[in-house]
Amino acid sequence: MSLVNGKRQADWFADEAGTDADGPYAGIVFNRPIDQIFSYRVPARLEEVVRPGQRVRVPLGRGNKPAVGYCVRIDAEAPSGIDPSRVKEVLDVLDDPPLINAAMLELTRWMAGYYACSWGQALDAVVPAGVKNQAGTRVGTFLTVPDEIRKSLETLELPTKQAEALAVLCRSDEPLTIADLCRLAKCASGPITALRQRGYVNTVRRRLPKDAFNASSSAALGDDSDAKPIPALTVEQTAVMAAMTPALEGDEFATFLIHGVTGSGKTEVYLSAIERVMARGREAIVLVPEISLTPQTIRRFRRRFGKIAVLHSHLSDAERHRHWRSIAAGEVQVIVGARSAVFAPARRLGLIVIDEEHESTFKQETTPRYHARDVAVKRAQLERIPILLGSATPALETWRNAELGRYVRLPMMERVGARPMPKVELIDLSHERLPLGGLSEPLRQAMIAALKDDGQVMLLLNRRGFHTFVICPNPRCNQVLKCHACDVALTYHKGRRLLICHTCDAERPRPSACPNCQAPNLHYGGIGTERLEREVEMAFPDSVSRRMDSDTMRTPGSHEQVLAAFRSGEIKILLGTQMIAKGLDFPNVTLVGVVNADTALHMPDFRAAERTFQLVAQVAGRTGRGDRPGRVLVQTFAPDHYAIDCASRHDYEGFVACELPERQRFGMPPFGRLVRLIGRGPDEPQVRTFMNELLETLKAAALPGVTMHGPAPTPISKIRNLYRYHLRLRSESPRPLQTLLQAVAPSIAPPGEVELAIDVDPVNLL
DNA sequence: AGCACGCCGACT
DNA sequence: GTCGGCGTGCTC
Repeated sequence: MSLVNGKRQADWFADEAGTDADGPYAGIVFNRPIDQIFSYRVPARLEEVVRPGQRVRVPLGRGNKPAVGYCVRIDAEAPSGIDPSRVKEVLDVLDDPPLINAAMLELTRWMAGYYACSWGQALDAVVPAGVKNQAGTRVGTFLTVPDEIRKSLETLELPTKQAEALAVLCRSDEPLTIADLCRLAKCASGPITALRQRGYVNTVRRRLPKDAFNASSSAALGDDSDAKPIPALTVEQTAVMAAMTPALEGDEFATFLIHGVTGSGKTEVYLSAIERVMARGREAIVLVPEISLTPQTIRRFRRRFGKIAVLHSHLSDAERHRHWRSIAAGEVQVIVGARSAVFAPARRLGLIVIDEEHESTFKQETTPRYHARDVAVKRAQLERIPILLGSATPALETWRNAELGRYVRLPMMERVGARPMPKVELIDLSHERLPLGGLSEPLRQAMIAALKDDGQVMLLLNRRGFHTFVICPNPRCNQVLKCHACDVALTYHKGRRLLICHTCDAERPRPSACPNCQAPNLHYGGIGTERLEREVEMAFPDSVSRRMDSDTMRTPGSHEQVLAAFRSGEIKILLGTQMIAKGLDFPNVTLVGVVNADTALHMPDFRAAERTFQLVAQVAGRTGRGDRPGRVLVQTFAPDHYAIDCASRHDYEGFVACELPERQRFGMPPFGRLVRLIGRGPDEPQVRTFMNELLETLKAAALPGVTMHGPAPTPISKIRNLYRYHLRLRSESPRPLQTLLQAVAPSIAPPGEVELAIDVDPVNLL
């Protein structure tokens, strides 16, 4: 609805009757680290307009500088404890209708408390930038005909051109722009100006999508639903659906963990569940890791549901805005997207699905550092709807929640078509010679065999570049070349003849001698995908191979092109980083090789074993999806490590049985909660001093059950010339940590250029 | 986070 | 004598 003079047209006569005794008050929060709700008087002209969930402009501070805030509530009377003489008035309403509904207001308030930020900051993170700046829309002047003129149209005596223009405008069901009317009435703007001056036409200012200004609007949300037969559910899928039915059909909160091995048909279960809630006129949100948001995935949803909204990071502001509005208007029933799609403004949400629930990309690494899975569970709880978490290798937090009965675990242990899980063979690198670099003799032989059999091969190596480090050969120096701005070893990229920092992307030419001691003949070591590619090309000159990592996939669409070429069989050997391992299934892949399974194992992170297990287990599921059996070869220096051993036997529960006691012994998640306080700044002593003071503040507020570690430099102690220290808080349950943070929050102002970040439930400890 | 107020060093 | 350094405290 449009606003006229800040009022709804329907309420045009309301103010004469209004009693303006005290007037309503609006509770406003700001996108600033101020954890308070400010009260502003709502002036009479805005009384019928201001509603919770809108952005408003209000004067703030001594200079009454206009600031944008979010209205979170309307009070009939002045809230107690504020001086009425100091209350200011709301200036302006920015959104009509409101951007945020009641459920999302509640959700963001919870986020603020849980993730230790202000309500305003949480709200600001939920609304996309394109929506805030109304990208893709513009304000235009539109012409309408007043009713009395319309009625007396015949009796008016007007010059021909004006009469013609007026008639055209009367026949249009929509208000027209001046330009449109000129075109339709085949006249210049003169007659129209005359009509306006005579008061025969009115002008209204409206904000509309840009494409509405030139008549033809394109179908925004793709709709290529070519019906494909819906496969009948397997016995196991049927059983899982049956278990979820009461929740899907009643309005109740329930969290289901669909623990299904790769190839067990989890997606089909998601689709069936979505159909159930759609049939009741409800909407569903599907969250997938950004990397899985491929055309292939999207097509699958689109074929089944027709009109869906896809939210991914490459949308323009205008596209995102359009999708958001379309969702809020109830025009789309299925929303598929990455992390931030958890905030999609669905009106009657009926279901949330999170695929690959364990993926760390669901954690946002900027304030507010929320975990989309945990926010989604909270949202489901607030909206009283079911939520489905799907994974072959659930996060241990999720597993534990299932064990404790908070989530319902629904196992799916059979692969569709009764295909066996591929056999995984471990190659102990401590007993192997690696003549060329990355490929052991058994892996090379297996590749020869697979290719000879007309199968395809995937090789996974989680490191970009040619050499992963450069070191000075002089034993007295022996320094690894590091980035100038970061505490990180530089990687040599042979193709570009550059040393590159993978943390800040800084590049520099390779030096001819050690920058520290001038020794010549620097030693290059470690294997990255670039070097593996070279090795494969040399060993298999007759088979087309392709490298896929973020270096080769720079142009948009290249990802899809390579995958299409691999699918068609044109490419025989696909090698690359994580990005080849995610959610893709290629029936003709008969061999998967993990070049180095240990890359994550020795990280200084309590989740190192879990990450290693997940990586190997996921990759192992990528083969044997067609009719032919698959083989998986995993190269490792630690074949006896339980993470690798269990992954090779597809034994999730075995891994859990080894890992959980370790976690319990150290009180790590899922047996305790962590909060990480990260201080960073350009001056190391200043950061260190601040963090030490912060520790004292925390100790002074001491809470039973909260233990503190540090402060200590973070494992990567410097990034982009900012020194980093962290302090870790641990507790059995989240509550004491929340209380502690809230208690000390007012008294921790970092000095000068130091910044403090609070990471609740950290996933990344670097 | 901004932004104003406030109390101490090197300049016309 | 002043311009300005950024420490401290507030924002309905």
